[in-house]
Amino acid sequence: MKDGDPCVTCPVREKGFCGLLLGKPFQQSPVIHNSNWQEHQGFGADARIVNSKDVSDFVYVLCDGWAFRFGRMPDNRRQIFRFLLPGDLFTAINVFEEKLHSSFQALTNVRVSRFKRPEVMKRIAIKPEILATARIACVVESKHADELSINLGVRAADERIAYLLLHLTSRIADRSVIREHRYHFPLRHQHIADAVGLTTVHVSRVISIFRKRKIIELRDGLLEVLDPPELARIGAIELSNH
Amino acid sequence: MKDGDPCVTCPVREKGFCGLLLGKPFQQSPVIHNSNWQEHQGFGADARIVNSKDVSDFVYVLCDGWAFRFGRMPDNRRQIFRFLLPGDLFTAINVFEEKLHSSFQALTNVRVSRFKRPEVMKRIAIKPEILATARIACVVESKHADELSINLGVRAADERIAYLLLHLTSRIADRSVIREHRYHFPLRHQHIADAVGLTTVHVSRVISIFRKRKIIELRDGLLEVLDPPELARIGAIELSNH
DNA sequence: CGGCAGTTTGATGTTACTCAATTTAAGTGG
DNA sequence: CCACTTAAATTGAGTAACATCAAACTGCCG
Repeated sequence: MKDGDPCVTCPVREKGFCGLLLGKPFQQSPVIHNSNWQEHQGFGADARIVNSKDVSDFVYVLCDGWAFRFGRMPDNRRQIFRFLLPGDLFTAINVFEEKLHSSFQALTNVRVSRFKRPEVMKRIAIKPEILATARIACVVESKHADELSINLGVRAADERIAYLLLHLTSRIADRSVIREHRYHFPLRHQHIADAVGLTTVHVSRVISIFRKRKIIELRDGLLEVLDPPELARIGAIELSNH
Repeated sequence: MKDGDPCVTCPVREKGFCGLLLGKPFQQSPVIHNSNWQEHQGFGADARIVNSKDVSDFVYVLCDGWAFRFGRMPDNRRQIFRFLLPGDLFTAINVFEEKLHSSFQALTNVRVSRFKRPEVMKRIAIKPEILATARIACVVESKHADELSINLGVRAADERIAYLLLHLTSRIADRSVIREHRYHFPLRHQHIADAVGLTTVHVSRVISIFRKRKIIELRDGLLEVLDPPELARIGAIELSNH
């Protein structure tokens, strides 16, 4: 990837934060890299993108590839909070706050775009939909944080993993036109384990049970959901009112 | 508590959301209940205050007593996300969103104040510090959500409980002038269990270990931290950079 | 072919859950 | 003031879920 290449992925999603910020979808007007307020960077798989203690006056968006947000304890235990897909803000909070209190790492090769926050603020003043989008992202993230806490706090291993798969496939499906039950799925068992609070060994066992029960097939970075209703029955988080 | 009584607790904290909204601390000018944009309500211990599916055009603040925010699964499992202390917004998101996606319940007898959101928005337009305060509350809550996920996802029972105690005592200490190691602590073991993802039986065992090791004393709604450094050693969440 | 990273499988250990009984404390009515 | 009730906390015994340790297997790459 060279400077000057158009940013293919993010502006395509016109209604996303990035698309609104840039004003036009890619098809109509290719956006040039590294303007005076927008910078693009590429990272290889597993590269650290942002550290939890970094303070930077940029708003980060993932353009291409997968990444994840996580926290790590001094003894090396890691909790993955959220996986990022193309078009995602690193976190919605990042629009308002210069301190990102968590770390970010590339899962696959990624392209990242970052915008200077003062400039973002100027555009928000001109176009309030950008602010509304950021607020919606805040709400979505806070809702997801609650679901994660429920998943980790009260649920068994198979439910946790099923929930993760449901959550991710639904987010992938949201951004693709075709609706299949086969997904590009670059997570290693280690990522799943760190996202649901289990060991890789146990993740492997649960997945092989799912496989035997013909609920999913997961190999070579490809996830196939064979029995969507059953996966939903195990994993869906439906809050009760009582 | 009758209508017309002044709201004692919340305006005392001038720099909190509620204090800023009302403009003056209690000492200078008692605030009257149930104006045309502010309503006060009392609830008994264990009363449900808001249900997860409610939509209401109010911004809620806890004036007096303890409450908590939680989610419940259809099979009755419950996860407590956060305990609310006097002066707390129910959630920061609530300032912008009319849909509260979680439920709220009184822990002790409480007084709750709610403000009509359109009026809150008007005041925000006049006084931007209110908005800044709400944004800070958003950041604090999202940070706490991450810590909760770490606590539930990667930590052992004693660490989880120690963290909860540290977190709560620090928040209680923040809002009191004197700094002791004895705290009013109205949680039942059931609340602790639902907050840290354990059973009451196991909570009881861990606490009795803490008691034997002279780290804490917890009886009759009173928590005494006998060995703060040891409690912090067990429970503190210190994120690493690697 | 050897080496490596990731996954799978088996055997064993530990943590926390379940079930059940007992204790404690706080009412409540006579 | 004392039986009786009730909710909460504690304790013990047995069990299930998940972790740990270690070995074998797979696919990939040089």
